[in-house]
Amino acid sequence: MKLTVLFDELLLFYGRQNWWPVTDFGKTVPEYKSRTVFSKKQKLEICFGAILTQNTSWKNAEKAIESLNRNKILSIEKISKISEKNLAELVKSSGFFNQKAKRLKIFCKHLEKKHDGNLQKMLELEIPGLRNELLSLNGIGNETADSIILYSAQKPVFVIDSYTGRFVERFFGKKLLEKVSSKTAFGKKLDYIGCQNFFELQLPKNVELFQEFHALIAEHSKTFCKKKPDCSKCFLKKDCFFGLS
DNA sequence: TACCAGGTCCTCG
DNA sequence: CGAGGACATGGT
Repeated sequence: MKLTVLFDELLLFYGRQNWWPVTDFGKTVPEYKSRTVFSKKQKLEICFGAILTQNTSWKNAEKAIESLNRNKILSIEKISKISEKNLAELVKSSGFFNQKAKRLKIFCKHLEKKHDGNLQKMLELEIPGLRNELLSLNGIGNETADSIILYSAQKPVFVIDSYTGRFVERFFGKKLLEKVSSKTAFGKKLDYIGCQNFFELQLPKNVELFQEFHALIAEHSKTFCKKKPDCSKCFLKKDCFFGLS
């Protein structure tokens, strides 16, 4: 099954996901129809959310964001200034709170140092430069970097997470992946860039498509394609490599 | 009770 | 490289 067809089926079944941001709704820009414009604060919130949700349920991460918002410290300056200990307390619900407090501060201090405390300046970088810069920060790995690029900077990179890896490997089977993902090929384990190439080489580089597709795969992975999958009830069974075996 | 959730870093072969 | 452990809360 082609990826675009898969996307259509997922969208039809689950509807639009509209991940991010959470603190306020974006404004719709008429000429681009469904594309939304985010405020500075919302873009920052997305970056924080990407860090706070690391290996953690979104619900718990969301609580932490709300706590930051309630305490009026959703700003680069405030996060830089607050003590790590107090910050950890505020983001407690997201788990790994000591690490995450540290990571939020590292992120904000980097912005102050390299971009005059202006997130937008960093987000305007070209994808490769932006990605490398994000990856250079302690606490930001592939997925977090790509989430920031796709959802905050709104540039087209396909985000891979554990859901996506699991789903793709089951649905398409490893062999097909190796074929399509070209040189970065999959070794024994599904690697991040290989999986990302699998999507990016087959899809038009469209931000909204990437945003929704990723979110839909996550939704599907929570509904049917769980760790312990519910293949019998899954509407994709007839086209699924794994579901057929 | 045990397991899982929108990962990343560090250490050690 | 790659396996293995640490980090930790809240929901089922």
